[in-house]
Parts: sequence; structure tokens; C-alpha cells
Amino acid sequence: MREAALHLFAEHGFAAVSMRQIASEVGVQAGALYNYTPDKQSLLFDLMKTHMQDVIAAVPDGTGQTPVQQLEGFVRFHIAFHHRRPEEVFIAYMELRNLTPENFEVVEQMRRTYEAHLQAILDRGIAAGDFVVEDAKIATFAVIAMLTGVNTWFREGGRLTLEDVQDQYWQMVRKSVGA
Amino acid sequence: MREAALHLFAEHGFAAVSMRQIASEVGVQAGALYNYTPDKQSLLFDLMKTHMQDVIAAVPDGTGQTPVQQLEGFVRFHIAFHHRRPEEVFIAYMELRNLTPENFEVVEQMRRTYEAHLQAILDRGIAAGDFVVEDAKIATFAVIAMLTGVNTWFREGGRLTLEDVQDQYWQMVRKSVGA
DNA sequence: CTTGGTTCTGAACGCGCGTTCAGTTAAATG
DNA sequence: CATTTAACTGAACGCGCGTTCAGAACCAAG
Repeated sequence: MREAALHLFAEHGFAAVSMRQIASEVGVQAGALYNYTPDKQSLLFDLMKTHMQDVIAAVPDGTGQTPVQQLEGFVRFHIAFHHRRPEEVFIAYMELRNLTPENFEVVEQMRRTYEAHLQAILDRGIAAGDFVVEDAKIATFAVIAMLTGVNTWFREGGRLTLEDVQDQYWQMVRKSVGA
Repeated sequence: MREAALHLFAEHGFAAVSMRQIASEVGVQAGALYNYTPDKQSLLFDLMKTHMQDVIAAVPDGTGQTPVQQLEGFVRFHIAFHHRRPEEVFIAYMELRNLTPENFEVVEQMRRTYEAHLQAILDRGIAAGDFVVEDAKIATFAVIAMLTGVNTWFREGGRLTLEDVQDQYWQMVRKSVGA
């Protein structure tokens, strides 16, 4: 059921998908869904929360590495992870406004937690003199936006492999922070 | 009416806004809207098309400038223009999937036209030896994603002015393309 | 075979949707 | 003032929505 909702939300958007459509994809009547979710909103929230938990849990450790190595690890991880879960990523970015205020706050907090990982790397690198960045907060936003953008255009099987993309984005990120 | 639709679509999303809500915002009954638009879909399409036309028409000329100057001009323009029209930008990025396939194709083509401006600058700069970029297409996507991301966090009246943001993004972009 | 507990169906609830249109109101023209 | 034209109302159309719930169907345990 979560899987069906995931596909449908990603394709048509939360507001445009009905419980009857989800039920039909599962092979069941709409009422049966309510044995597994209290309502449609919780379904969306669960998908987002689970995704954010997965992302945060999967951030590479980086203990004992230099800030440059940590940054490279983060860049490659972000691209690869988001590439593996295009639907979750899409929903997590596009359907934020369909969350109730309380649910939004939870997801938003998780997003900030994820961003904090990157900012911590930048802060350490700046302190160590490895990076030249005026404002770590802005650089964090800039890098994440840049990396997340990969999902809008990259498709496997084309001119470039995922590794090519990782290599080139890493070079651009590396240079942009002066490493 | 377009203005009302713009605000409402940006706030709640196209699918979640009804013609009755738009009409109420205008101070009129729903039926009256159909004197000005054939249907709801056209309303969305018009907003997007107009926005894309505006963006494309406003791209700085850059004739006679060096590629580096052109790139700086583009970066500053993109940030400033998108900052001035947050709702149009938001809709143009979020509601693409609510366009009919034909309308989507039109808007998508305009987006490509806009991106082509940036790529042309990068191509010229690479040819002239001013930039060090492995793949101009990827760099185009990366830079645009990075710049558009400003709209998700920057609000006037905070710690930074728009010019601060322009300055810092320009430095990051400049370095990322090896200029 | 009976019982008890899940799981699902199918109908129903009230509601709001996009869109149409006959008829009313208002404004412009002569 | 009379007439034409434009703009708007208000009701209606069929439809699908999220959600509820009584009862049927199924399944495991005794």
C-alpha cells in the first residue's frame, strides 16, 4: 500500500490521487485501506518521515577523515542515494505544503538535521583552512540545491554513468568551496 | 483574476485550488471567470507561459562582454529576477505535472531556451580558455539548480541583503567553473 | 465443526468539484 | 429614453472525493 501510494503520489501529486486509486492499485476497496492508515494525510507523512529517516541514517560517517574527504563522501553519497529513490525524493520536496503544520514541522526539522551534516563538514574545513567559504550556511544551501538538481535530469543508460556525474559534481563542489 | 490565481496556486497548489476560491478572491461568482479563461488548465498555462516569456526576455544581453562578465551578469540576474517573482517561480517549478502534455511541452521548451543562454556563455568561456569545465551541459544544470535554490531560503530583512547573496553565489559559481 | 478474530466489501454520508447556461443587471451607444 | 452589448449571477449538471460502518468472507485455534 505504501508502495502504491508512493508511485501514485510521485506521478500525479498527493492532491490529485484518491484513496480509491490507491486501493485499486493494491487490488482492494478503498475502505480496506483504513485498516492500515488512519487517513490520507498520515499516509503522506509516513512516506516522507520514513524517507528522511533513511537519508539521515545513511549519511556516511567520515570519522577520521579530512574535511575534503568528508565533503567528497557527502557529495557522492547524496547523488547516489537520491538517484536510488527518485520517487521518495520527489515527494519529499514537492508535497511539503500538503502536510499539516505539525507534520510539516517534523519533516522540516529532519531536513535541517540532514543539512547540518553538510554544514558541520564545511565548518570543520573552514576552521582547518581547507575551504575558503564566506558563509557556511549559504554554501550548504548552494551545494545541496546543486546536488539535488541531478534528479531532475539524470537518467541511467544515457551518455553518462552515475559515476561520471558524481565525479563532475564533486569537482564543481570542490572548486566552489575553494578546496 | 490572474493575480488571484497566482497567489492561490502558489500557496495551496493548483490541484487544491477551486475556481470558486479564485472567484471569491476576485469578488465574483465562479461562472464569471469563464468570460476570461476557457478553463482552469488554461489559467495555469497562461501564468507559466507569461512567466517564462518574462524571464527569457529579461536575460541580460552581454554583447561585447567577456564570458566571465557574462556569467556574472547571468548569476546576478537570475537571483534578482527570481527573487522578485517568488510565486511565479514556485508555480513554474512545482506545477509542471499539472499541465496537459501539449502545454507541458511548450513550457519545457521555454525552459530549455532559458538554459541555453547560460550554456552558451559557458561554451564561449570554455572555448576562450576562461573556464575549466568538463561538461558544459552538466555545469549548466548545476549552476541553475544552485541559483534557483536561493528562493527556498532567502527572505529580505534578515542577516543578509540580496546583494550579499548575489556576491556570494557569484563567487561560488565563479570558482566552480574554474574562472 | 465451532468459535473468535481479522480483513475486506459495498453501500452510503455529505460535500465540493469544473463547467454550463438561462436570465438578470449594468454600461455604453444613439 | 430606447436599444444593444457586455458582464455577472445563481442554480443546476454529473461526478468523484475522504471517510464510516454493518455485514460478509476468510482463516487459525480448539
